[in-house]
Amino acid sequence: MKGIRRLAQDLNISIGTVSRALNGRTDVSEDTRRRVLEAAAAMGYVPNQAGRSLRQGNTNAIGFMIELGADINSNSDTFFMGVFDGVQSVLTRHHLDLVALPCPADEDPSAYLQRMIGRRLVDGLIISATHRKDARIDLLTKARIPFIALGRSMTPGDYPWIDLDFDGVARRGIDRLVAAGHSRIAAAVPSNDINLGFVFLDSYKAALKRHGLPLDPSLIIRVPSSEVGGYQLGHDLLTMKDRPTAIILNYELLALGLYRQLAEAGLQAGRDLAIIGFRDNPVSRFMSPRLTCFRLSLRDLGVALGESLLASMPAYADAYPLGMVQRVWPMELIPGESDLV
Amino acid sequence: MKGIRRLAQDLNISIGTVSRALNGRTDVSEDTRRRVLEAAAAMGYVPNQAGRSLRQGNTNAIGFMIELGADINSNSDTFFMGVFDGVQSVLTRHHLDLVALPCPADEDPSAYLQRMIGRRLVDGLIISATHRKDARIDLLTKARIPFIALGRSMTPGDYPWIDLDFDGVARRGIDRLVAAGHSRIAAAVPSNDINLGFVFLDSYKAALKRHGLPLDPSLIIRVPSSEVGGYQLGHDLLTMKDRPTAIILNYELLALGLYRQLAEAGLQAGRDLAIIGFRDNPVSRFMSPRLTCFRLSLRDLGVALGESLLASMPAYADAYPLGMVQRVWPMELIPGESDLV
DNA sequence: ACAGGCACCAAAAACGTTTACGGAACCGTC
DNA sequence: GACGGTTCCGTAAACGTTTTTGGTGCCTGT
Repeated sequence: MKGIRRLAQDLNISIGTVSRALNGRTDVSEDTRRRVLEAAAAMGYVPNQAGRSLRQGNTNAIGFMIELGADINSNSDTFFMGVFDGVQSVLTRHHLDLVALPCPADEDPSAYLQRMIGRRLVDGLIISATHRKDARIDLLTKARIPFIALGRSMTPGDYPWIDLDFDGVARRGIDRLVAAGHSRIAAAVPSNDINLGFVFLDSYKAALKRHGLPLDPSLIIRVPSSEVGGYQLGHDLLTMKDRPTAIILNYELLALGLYRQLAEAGLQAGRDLAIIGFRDNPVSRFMSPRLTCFRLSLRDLGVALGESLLASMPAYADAYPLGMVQRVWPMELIPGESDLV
Repeated sequence: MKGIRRLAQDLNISIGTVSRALNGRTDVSEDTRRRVLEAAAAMGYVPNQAGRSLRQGNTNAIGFMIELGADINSNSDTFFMGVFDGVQSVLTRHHLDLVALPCPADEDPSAYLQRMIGRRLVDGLIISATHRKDARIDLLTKARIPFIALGRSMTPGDYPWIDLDFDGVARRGIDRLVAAGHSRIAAAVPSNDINLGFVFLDSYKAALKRHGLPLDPSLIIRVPSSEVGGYQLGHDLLTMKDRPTAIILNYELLALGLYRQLAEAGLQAGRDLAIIGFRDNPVSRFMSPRLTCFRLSLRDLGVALGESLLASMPAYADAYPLGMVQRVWPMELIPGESDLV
């Protein structure tokens, strides 16, 4: 005899009553509820999730899909740890658990997601590293699984998303560099079709136009989102015949490789090349010269993701009357020394 | 009508037969099996995990618990992503899925684990950031949940673990520094009771004794495992009256803060202070001067964790006849420029 | 023609919960 | 004292699978 049956037997009570007592129903006397709770705690009883799920048709868990294959992910898990924490803090208020679903590097993300959806092991999903055309979005809407995307996408249809302010990063970065007198400003964009690259690039182009600067395609440099990509970027920059005087990056670890490449050529950020990096993190905070970059609170972002997801789930929507969240997440510029001329 | 029932109805066949066909049982004709598989693929049928779990008593999922509260985790760039990938590659061979379970920073890890165990949402577990006395180990053995610890512990009892070679790191680090002529060698150890700190410290002491060097307690510096801890460490070092000439670190991001602190004092690693760092990673690889540190393959470590865990699960043990794995994971020294005198 | 074996499949039980339903006991009211 | 209402609890069905059991039809060998 196991589980709730055991508990009921010990207390000489029916399993239905035990269940009601544990789930906070009203039609159970305070006395028996107390006895049930005590006995449950004593024997360390936790309801079997499979039984619950089967009956209730939900799982009380939210999934956070991360793609191990995407270089932008596999290179920085300081990012997700912070976000997880924020999401968790929201979910636990509703007795929901967070499970991270790491999609294997060698598996197609959509296929992986479909498996997870089919298995029904989560009630809702957060997806990240959204691509310009992302099949996962169709999948989720068709399956009617509540979800929110970290990163918007060009995939048609209305769905909730929160995206870092890549537009603002590019715009304010260019403004700042132009104000400092730069006119040949390069941009590093990711070499894959992750959507943030397009947003960033569009904003870069618009900013140049606004300042009356010509658009030189050779200044748009595509590199993998990794520290090695930054190193390669440095090489590309140094071997150009008409070298730019400034560059803005859109991934946090690019600066690392770029600094190194410059150092090897006897050059230095902020003196020989103005650099505006991307996300403030432990690394950029301790680089010399200090990287000018943008800050956001990972935990707050996680909280927003959690709340926005719950807002789209009927069972929790009344606690979060946010509607369909489509929100650009602001980032604050942290001046460093890397963009001084 | 949903799920397997729907499928059976469409095919004019009993649900039992459908189930057997899908699960590769022999007592079903090749013809019907083909029809079932086709129909299943056509309607995108995936068995409901709750139903399966309830019936079979397992979940076909393995959990990987990470503590968001532990600084060593929330800071650890790239570590888990790499390990996840390795674990996944093993698990998918057996149609198992990996779910990462992030324990909220403000929740007790044991309580969190107990909830997860009770819910029975995974068949086996990998725990990390093992503490010197870790209640989770008792919990898991009592509940008879197969598990493996990333990091050994002083908790009594026999259980599988894989631990990075902190002993070897300290030993070889000291040997190298002594060979280079150093005699006042400091060690940075974590300020919490995570077990690796004790292993590291013991090995440090033993190595000093072996070389006939005195043990100066003031050279054992306890700092949080973070880049900020490294900065603080640098401060502690610089304000000592009898400053050591070398130091070995046992967390990868410590070097970052330490470099910064040195730079601010006009000092440099490898010239004014010999530094041997810990784990080779994108950051240390691109620091200037290049950090002398130790390399391991995260993916291989993940593979080993996955295989060793399966070896302890009756259903999979025959594929991995490893017995109870208790293994020190070797790390290879990568010479850099930070420990030149 | 018949026993026995084989290949295939239908039926039903079981897993651990939640919850709709109904019933027993008690209370107060006319 | 009958009756409606309330409070509490037991009973049983239901969720979607897997697996056991048993049965049907066919083949084979005598």
